[in-house]
Parts: sequence; C-alpha cells; structure tokens
Amino acid sequence: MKSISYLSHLSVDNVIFGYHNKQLKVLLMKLRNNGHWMLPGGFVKEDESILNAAKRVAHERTGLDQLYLNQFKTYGDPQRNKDSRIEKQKVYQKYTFDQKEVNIVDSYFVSIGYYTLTEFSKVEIQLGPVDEDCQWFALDEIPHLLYDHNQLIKDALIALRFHVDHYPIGKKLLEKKFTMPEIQALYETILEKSIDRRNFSKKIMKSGILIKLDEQRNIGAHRAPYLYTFHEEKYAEALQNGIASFF
Amino acid sequence: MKSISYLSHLSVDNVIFGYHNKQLKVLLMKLRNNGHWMLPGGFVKEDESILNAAKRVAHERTGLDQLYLNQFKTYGDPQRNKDSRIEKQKVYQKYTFDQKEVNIVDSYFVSIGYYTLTEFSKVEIQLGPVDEDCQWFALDEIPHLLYDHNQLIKDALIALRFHVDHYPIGKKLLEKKFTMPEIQALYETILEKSIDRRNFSKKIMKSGILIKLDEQRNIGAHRAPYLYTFHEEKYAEALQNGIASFF
DNA sequence: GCAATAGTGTCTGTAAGACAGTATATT
DNA sequence: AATATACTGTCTTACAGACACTATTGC
Repeated sequence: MKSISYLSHLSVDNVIFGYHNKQLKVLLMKLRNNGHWMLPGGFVKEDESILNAAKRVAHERTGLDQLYLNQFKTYGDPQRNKDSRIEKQKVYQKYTFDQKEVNIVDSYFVSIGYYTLTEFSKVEIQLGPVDEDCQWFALDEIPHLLYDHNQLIKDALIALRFHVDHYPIGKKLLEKKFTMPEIQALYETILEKSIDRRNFSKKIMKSGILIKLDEQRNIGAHRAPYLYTFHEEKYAEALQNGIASFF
Repeated sequence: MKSISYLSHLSVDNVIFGYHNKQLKVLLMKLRNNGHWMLPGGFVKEDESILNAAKRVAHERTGLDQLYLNQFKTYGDPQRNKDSRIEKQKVYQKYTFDQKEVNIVDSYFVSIGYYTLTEFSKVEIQLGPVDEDCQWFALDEIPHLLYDHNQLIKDALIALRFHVDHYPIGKKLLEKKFTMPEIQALYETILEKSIDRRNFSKKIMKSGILIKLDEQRNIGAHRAPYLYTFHEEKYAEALQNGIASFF
C-alpha cells in the first residue's frame, strides 16, 4: 500500500442525506472484509483542512462537488471505536499513518461529524478504494451501524432540522423552477411533519426568498400549479443571516 | 521531559467565560517563552475523552470542577497554526507525543473548541506547567491572540448567547437566593443589551424556573427586593428540553 | 360530471414589546 | 422630604395556527 501521510487518530464522518420525491435517505457503506454498515468516513491529510477532507470523502462516493457541508459535532471517547461484533482478524485493518501502519479498528479515533443534503436521483454511487458496498437507506430502515454511527445520524438529523428551520434550503434539491407543493413536500419530508398549505405559502412568500413566475406546469388531471424560483440575493442573504424561525 | 502519550495533531481550546458583578470576562494565558496571549488549551491523552481533556485544561487553571462545558466547533486548517509574530527559536516548542518530540508551534493542529461560563470572583488562578501568565480579560479588552483564537472567542460568544437564549443559566453564577435585578443583570451582561424590567420578570416567571420567596434582601436606601431561587425540577427539565426562545 | 389537486383569506389566541406610575427603605 | 431602587399592569401589534371553499385540468 502506498504511504500517504494522514493525521493519526483523527477522522471525519459524513452523514450524507439524500432527498428525492418525498423521501429522505442516508448514504451508508460497508468496509471490505468487515460486513457491517457504517457512515462514509475518511482521514485527514497532513496538508488538508478538515472541511476538504470531508468533501473528499463525499466526493469519492457520490461524485458530487460543491456540496454544502455542515460540521455538527466532534466525537472523542476512547470507547467509541469498540464494537464487539467486529471479527478483528477479518477486518481491513492496516492503514499507513506517518510511515507506520496502524490498526484502524479498535483504536481511538476522534471523529469530526459533517452532514450534507443533496438530491439523490442523479447520484451514481461509486465505491471508495476500501468499500465493499454503498447504498441509500431510508431513515426508518437504517440498520445497526458500526461504532457510534447511529448516534451520529441522530445528531446530524437534529442539526439538519435546526438548519432547515433557520436557513433557506432547496437550491440544490429542487429544479430551477419548482411548484409550491414541491417545495412544501421538501420541508415536510425533512421535518417529518405536515404543514398547512395556506400557512406554508404565506410564510415562505413573506420571507422573500421566492419569486412567483407567470408560468404553470401541467402535471396530471387537475389544476396546473404555478412555478417559482429562488430570489438569488434574498436567498444568499438569508443563508448568511438566517431567518428568525421558519417552520 | 516525561513521556506522556497524547494524540498528536489534536488539541482542545477552552473559552472560559467568567461572570461577576455585571462583567463578562475571558480567561487568557501566556505560554512561557512565547509572549503572546492565547486561549488555555491542551492535548488529549490516549485514553481520555475530548470532553475530559477540556475539563482537565480548565481545572488546571481555575481549580474548578463540575464545569458545564459546551463543545461549539472544531477547527482544522493547515494554515491555522501559522502566526508570523512567533519567534520560533524562543518558543516553548518541544512536546512528547507517542515517544517522539513534536514542534507544537507551526505544526498543524486540529482543535476542538469548548466554552464554559463560571463565576469568577472566587476563582484563584493557577498557572499550568507551561504557563507564564494567566488572567481575566474584559471582552472589549482582548488583545490580538495567537493563531485563530480571536475567532474562537467570537464563535464561542455566539454559541453562548444562543445557549442563554434557549436554556436556563444562573445556577452556578448566582447565589442560592438572588433578586430579580441580579438575574436580569446577568442576562443583560451576557446578551449585551438592556431588557425591559417588566417584560423580563413576566417572561422568566412564566417559564416556571423561578420560585419567588417570601423574603427580601436589604441593600441600601431603597425598597428591598424579593428573593428568588431556582425551581430544581423545572430548571433541570428546561436544561434538557430547552425553552422556545428566551430573550 | 367526476376525480384530483391547486389556489387563496379570515379569524382567533398568544406572545413580544412599548410604556409610567406607585411603593418602600434609608438618610 | 429627598433619593434611590423595586414593584407591577395594560395596550398594541405581529405572528402562528386553525380552518373551507373555489378553480382548473384531464378523463
């Protein structure tokens, strides 16, 4: 194996949320020779920022660039990398750090948690160099993951929902032009609650981030919905400064 | 120097806020042979959680136990430990990690930021083993600090204010029994804004975390204020679940 | 005309924020 | 009496949340 210098005892873990058609999923992977599902993660190179390390990890699996990553919490407890289910001898376990090989299983890693949210319908999953499998999982079908990764997902969800509540989303999740029911479904799916149509529309229009277009989209045997786009400046400003409270 | 095993390239930095008598201060220190003020920080032992590492760092300087620490952000950029003002040869710079000596200056450290808030009047500052000086600084008198530590303080303040806005504080900052003006001054100082007396009292009483006692405190040539204590259960519950929005 | 979905306005309750006059303790 | 600080209630306004009928399209 080629010797690459990574910071030892440090990793990044990514909770990659994917949205498509009223479904919210999480990207999970299996390490070769390991057999347990886990979050995509990786290590930090000696000359790399932690944010770029997290972006690289996400890019390796999804091919996506320009992801909007959010750091949500850092985990560091000597017990967190113990998992009694691991058969140590079978595990892909040697990794070169600073010229010496290290057991990546069962040794203490401090891990920086990031999450991101993306449209998953066009993502073609690629396996990383040490991956055996990689797939999207619906939130209610997440298996028991390695280490503390189930907890990371819980924490990331809380952070994501908080974010959605205070900052605009949707630019990378919806088409350029979208309907009010579409963006409402996005919010409802992420927040896992239903929102009154009239109140939703009132509120989001008042925030100013949407522009109503003089176009409609014909979909099915019913009244055609109007199309909207994001107001670029207002959207960017709200992303900077936040919105008092959204939904 | 004794060989202690620490996780390399990883540190914790503490923003220790101290409140006393309408003043909010930050504890800063100077490293021996360095000459620049910085946040108290330290390294993580091989068998230690990052939270305990941060507690140990705070304990070393303040002697305080049972601090309520909050992790707010992790910093990791190869550029963050560069500081052109450092005279490298003069710096206390050798530290033993994993049996080998490492330059702690100018090498890449990922740092986990914690903040805490404590009453500072009874704290007797102790110098850590590598400290030259350690003192409280008012927020508007903070000098230019090493590395990105001024930014850490900014971020910690935002996190602290957010926390104060959504969770109860005061148990470790006020005496067992306190007056309404006292707790209001605490909020006003931390949030750096004045709050209407009538609205403050209305709001905090409605939250249920205060119990009005049938006692008054005689202080000075004016009407005696009533005393209050925290409602233990309500306080604990609010600390768990948060309060919609406070001030 | 039937089925399906989109569009829209009003009312009510609650909470935030502005605001001023009275009460009490000390000297 | 004068000074200093504490105590308290009402009004206005904005927003959240509940709620129902009409409009359009395809078949």
